[in-house]
Amino acid sequence: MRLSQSLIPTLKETPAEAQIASHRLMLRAGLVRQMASGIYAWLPAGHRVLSKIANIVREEQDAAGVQEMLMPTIQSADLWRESGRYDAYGKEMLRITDRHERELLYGPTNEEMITAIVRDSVKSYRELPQMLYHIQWKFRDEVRPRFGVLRGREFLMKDAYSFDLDKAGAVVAYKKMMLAYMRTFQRMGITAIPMRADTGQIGGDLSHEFHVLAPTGESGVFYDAAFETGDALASDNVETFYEQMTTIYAATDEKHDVAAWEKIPEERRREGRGIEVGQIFYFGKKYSETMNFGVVGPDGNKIFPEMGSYGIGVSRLVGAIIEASHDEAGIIWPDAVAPFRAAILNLRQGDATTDKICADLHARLGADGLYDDREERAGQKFAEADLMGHPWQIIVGPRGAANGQVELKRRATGERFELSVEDALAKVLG
RNA sequence: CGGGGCGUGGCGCAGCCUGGUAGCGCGCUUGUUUUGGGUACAAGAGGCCCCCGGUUCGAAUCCGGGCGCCCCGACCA
Repeated sequence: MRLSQSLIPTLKETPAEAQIASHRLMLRAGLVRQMASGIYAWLPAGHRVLSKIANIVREEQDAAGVQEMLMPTIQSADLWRESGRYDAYGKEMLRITDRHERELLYGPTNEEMITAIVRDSVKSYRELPQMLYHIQWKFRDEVRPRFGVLRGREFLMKDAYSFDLDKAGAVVAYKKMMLAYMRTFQRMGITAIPMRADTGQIGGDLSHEFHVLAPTGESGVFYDAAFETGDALASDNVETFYEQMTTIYAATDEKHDVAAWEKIPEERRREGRGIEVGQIFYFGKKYSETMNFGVVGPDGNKIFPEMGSYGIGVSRLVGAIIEASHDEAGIIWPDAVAPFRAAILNLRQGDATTDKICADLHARLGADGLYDDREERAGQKFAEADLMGHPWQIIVGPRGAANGQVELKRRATGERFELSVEDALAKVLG
């Protein structure tokens, strides 16, 4: 993409409404614009990040055997009356009336809807288990939206639902999801720690929240340093991995167990702040029973399926990743979620040699490259590239270009290399 | 929902107390400059001063009401 032809409106100064780092940087790097309190438009670069994150989530859900589908954002109030949550949910739910005075709502979550869908089609125990997910916009009318996309009212979420014949099956689904989540976050270049959690609104008795460590996190977290050694991508055994994740102490302040905490050797105790980026629940028959979803069992008796739900805050992750990975100059994108792998900085726009090298790099990098072909001063190009946080910057100036050399800079470390065009490309793409 | 604050060109702000139809920096446009880490020179464009009403000869400024946004607290992916 050519920067001169892109809508990536960077800002030199921070808009007054943005207080925390990720929000400031998302506005300054031209990723989002606020359209109303807690409601954001995703501009081209921000949308690329959002899509990359959603795709990693998608790939890991697919790999775990979860089926993708798509449910609507607007739901019927009647559906929620079946579970009794229409009255229970309170003002967080955005309620809408259509032209026929029918009561609708903008979905804050989808347990009722998925239960109704599966109920309508699944009649026999032979059709279970089922695991389904979608990635869809949700709306929760938060009393106080803040921190940019970290606590928006409208947000993109992956939510998955499992249906099993018995609790043992549901627990298998739960453990599978734990591994899928840890793989997902690891691939995004962040460390998320699963912590024992309250089941809250949704109900149930087994739940973990996944927290990304960041000083600006909303939750206080306590964990054993042994966590830093986990590698979900290298783990192929669900049971072993789950065991490993849940025997090491980790809890949010809500579930903090001081007695257990004090058994951990002092040098391994870690306290900090966390941003919740996902949560998994096992809640049994809560919805299958209230919404009368039963299947015929092998002996002809009715069985109410055991359910679980599993969420990942896709849009929240954009902010969370930035909170966990930035410096004074701007964002430092992990490679897997960066809007562009590399920025190509032409320091002498109009110079035949630099123009040619840049055009060549641009063509070879394709969608992975952002070509800064504007007639700006070099200083501005460098500063904006740092702000936007591309993992690599390929700097093409007339001095090096005369010898076929470019400078390659790694954003995360500040390392610089003088390389040939081919070597630079190999490093960026490799 | 309780407490606090803000709303003035695209962004950041001053002006408001002590009414006289608006100013600064950045950005933007044009020309010059050919530039190696947001820092050159010159000229220029751009404002329903959030909205409605009131006071006044006159309102960005004073008064009333409304809307929007932010921060702290209680609540949540």
